[in-house]
Amino acid sequence: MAAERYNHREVEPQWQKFWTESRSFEANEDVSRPKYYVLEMFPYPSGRIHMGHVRNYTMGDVIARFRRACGYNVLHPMGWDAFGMPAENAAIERGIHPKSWTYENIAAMRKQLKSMGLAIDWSREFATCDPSYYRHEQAMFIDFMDADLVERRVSLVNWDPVDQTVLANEQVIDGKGWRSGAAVEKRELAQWFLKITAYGDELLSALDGLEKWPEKVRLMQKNWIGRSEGLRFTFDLEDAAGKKRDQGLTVYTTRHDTIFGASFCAVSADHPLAKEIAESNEDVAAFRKEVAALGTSEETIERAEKRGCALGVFACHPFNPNVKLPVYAANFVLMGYGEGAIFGCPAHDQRDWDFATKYNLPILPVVAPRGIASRVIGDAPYLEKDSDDCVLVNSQFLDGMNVEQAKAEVARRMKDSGRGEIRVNFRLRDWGVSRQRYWGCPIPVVHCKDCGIVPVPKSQLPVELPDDVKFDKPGNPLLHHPTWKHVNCPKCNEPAERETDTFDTFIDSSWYYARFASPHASIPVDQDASKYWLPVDQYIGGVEHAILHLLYSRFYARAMVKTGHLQVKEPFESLFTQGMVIHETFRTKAGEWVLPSDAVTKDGAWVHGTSGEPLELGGVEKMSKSKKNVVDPDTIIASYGADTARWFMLSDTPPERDIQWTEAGAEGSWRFTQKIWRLINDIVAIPAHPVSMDEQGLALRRISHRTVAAVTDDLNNLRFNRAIARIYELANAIGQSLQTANKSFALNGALHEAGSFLVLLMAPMMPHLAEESWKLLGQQSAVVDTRWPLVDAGLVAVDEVTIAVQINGKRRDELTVAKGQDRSAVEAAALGLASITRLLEGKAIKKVIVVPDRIINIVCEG
RNA sequence: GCGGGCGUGGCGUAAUGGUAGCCGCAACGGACUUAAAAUCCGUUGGGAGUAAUCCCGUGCCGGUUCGAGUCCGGCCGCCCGCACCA
Repeated sequence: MAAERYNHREVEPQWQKFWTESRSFEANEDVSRPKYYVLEMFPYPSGRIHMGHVRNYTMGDVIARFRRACGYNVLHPMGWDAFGMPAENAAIERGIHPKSWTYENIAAMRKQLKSMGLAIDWSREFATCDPSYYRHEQAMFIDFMDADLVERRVSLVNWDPVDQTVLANEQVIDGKGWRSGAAVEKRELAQWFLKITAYGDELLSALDGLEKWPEKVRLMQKNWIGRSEGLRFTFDLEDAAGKKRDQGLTVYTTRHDTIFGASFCAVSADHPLAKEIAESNEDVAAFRKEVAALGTSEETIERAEKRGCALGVFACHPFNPNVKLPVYAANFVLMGYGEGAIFGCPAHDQRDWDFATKYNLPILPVVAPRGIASRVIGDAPYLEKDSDDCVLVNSQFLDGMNVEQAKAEVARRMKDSGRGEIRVNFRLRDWGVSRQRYWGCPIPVVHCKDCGIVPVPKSQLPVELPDDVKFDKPGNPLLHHPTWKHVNCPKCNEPAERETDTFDTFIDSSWYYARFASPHASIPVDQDASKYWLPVDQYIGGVEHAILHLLYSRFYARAMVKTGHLQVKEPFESLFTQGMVIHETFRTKAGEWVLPSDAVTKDGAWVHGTSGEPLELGGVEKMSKSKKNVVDPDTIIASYGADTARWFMLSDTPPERDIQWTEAGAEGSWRFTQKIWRLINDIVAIPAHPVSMDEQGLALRRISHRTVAAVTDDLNNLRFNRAIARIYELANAIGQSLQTANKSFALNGALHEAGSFLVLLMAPMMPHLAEESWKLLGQQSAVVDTRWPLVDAGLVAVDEVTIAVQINGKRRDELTVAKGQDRSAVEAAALGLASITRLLEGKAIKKVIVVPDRIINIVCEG
């Protein structure tokens, strides 16, 4: 009886070897079976996996193994999002080549992932920095150019003058480069763009079809795309002397109903008009410089006070020739949105109000609540517009209309006069994909002084990164390389230069899921393979990718469809965003973070284990090196085993929520693995009688079959924590039954059945322990090749129900009746209960609510 | 400012509008043991009572309903996303 302890250190590697040697998880197209493609967001090869990876890949693995057991042909691949800045930083800081740094990290992390026992088809593995991957990215970019999906244009960027590189907005901190600390400048650079805005409407409307995406993510994308319908129109411009200028001023507005309340116009400091005037006007030039110094970070713009600088020109009101609106350059107008120019209506817009107040401009109300004709504007703008209860005032032909009517009338007149038209605008910007970096996919074009921009012929792809690069000076090593960029023009064969920018790494991750369908194909995506495997049935990853990665991927799929590389427009049928792994933090009174393992309790207070210094709780935070609350998966897998780590990650907390790592919880999971091992050993020790029915055996069989039904339902809906609670219940029931084993043949049979169900149900979560237990139960085949247990509907069905008996909504007693018992019989039984008759004594029953098989509520007076 | 989410025992959590707290952690009591570990059994929302039982209880206030943790309205608190978007 006394079984040896389950030894994960021996067992886990053995089964991992078995799965590898049996090629258990290698997927092949098989039209006779339904396919299921489960994918977790692939990792960046930072060097070591962290607990977040463990959680993410465990969830995907449970789905993969569960679906496989249910008969699906499962594709579950893994790869590496391997380009990016950390590799270059390692090169700069430690003199390691980005390539060797990356591939060494991949090797280390692959080993760690394999120790988790994941059901992954490793034969499909690739890294985005493999030339065999990025050559196809380059080929598709050339196809995108041909399909008019690409544009090269000058754009404003954050430029770090010390590192000589472009910085992303999040790398600009308080106007300074995050690495160099140098004041960041705004600079105009020619950049490559993918025309994602051309798909703005479609990316927005198709969100409605993504029914298996979290509502939250769809909303975030919707807001990000930011569609608005407004009016674009042009003012005539005059100089101070009243002389008409050649060029008018085109503005965009969603409040054209308020045109008669306009008291000024404002343009961005980067607007062509501001630039032109700055050439002859020192004040404007100084203002432009000042605004530029602030950088493009949204945050800095927001904090700044609303300020402007008069340009000395005036806009003529389109319906009121006598009204001339002064035009300003203003710091709150963004060049990137609409036309980079607005008209200001201070009475009905907060920003315009602030601006008009500062510069003493007129504030004329033009929208007022219905019935209040002479409304006086107080000390704030009146922002109502969605209600029918307000009307236009002080607005000539618009007076008395509601907002919608006025908008329509203004738009009609503007259109008739050729001055403007209704226009849809997006907050979404085109996707700038140029990066002045080495460790990325080279952009496959050549700049020729005669032919202009010439794509590299596909026969010459890939354009490979040179290995012999130096990181000894700032800027892009590709630019400094002595020979790499010098090539002959593919068109005229004269000396020309390669593009030295590389792609944004979000391009790499925008199509990797499709490459997994045919990772060795000589074209980007094999059509038969992608037709079979795509779309991804279940995609899992962190919510931090809700916008950029997921939106880019949706756009990229459409671009691939347009260029004939793909058939599906939506890559991810179902999306799940899992929560983070968090852990307690500790710090000293001085505020220094302390390892949780160094914190001990002494007399009810936390102190440092060795120094005895008092500590305080720093809160439960996302694991991070700086807060010293990281738990290393290697350590956990070595001491408890992969199965325990996986089990913990799925237990207790719903998968979309943050899960707190605790030592006690991990030990609890570990104890449960040992408990299962004991239970299976105990079951093996009793005779395996065939299942038959007596009262005890039947009771256990009901629990077993109901557990299978419940766990199946939970796993189908990714409710891992509930599935685990049900499995605990089954294990507890088996433990109970074992105490009376050998007294009943039927119970012995039921125990063997329950044991095999227990093993199969836990197998997706704890695959090694499941295989070892399965073998112990005397099974010939492996769990991985065994079908999910079938339930006996008769055992799942309930034939008796216990229903609550309420009086006036308060539970007073309960009643066990046959399922489906008719109302009158239930009512009679309830009214016959001694406790109920006592409570009802002397009271008149008003009515009795009977919900069959659920509840009975007796409503009486008093 | 705009949009979204969440508030349930000591803790993580569970509950198609139908008996609130399944399951786990922690704690306490007991069995086994020379002892410990491990394991097994039991108790554990608050209050009253010897007990049977009864009362209260899902952030706060109100509403809908025979019945509300769940639906609706208004607050309070926490979290997340976007943000001078015209």
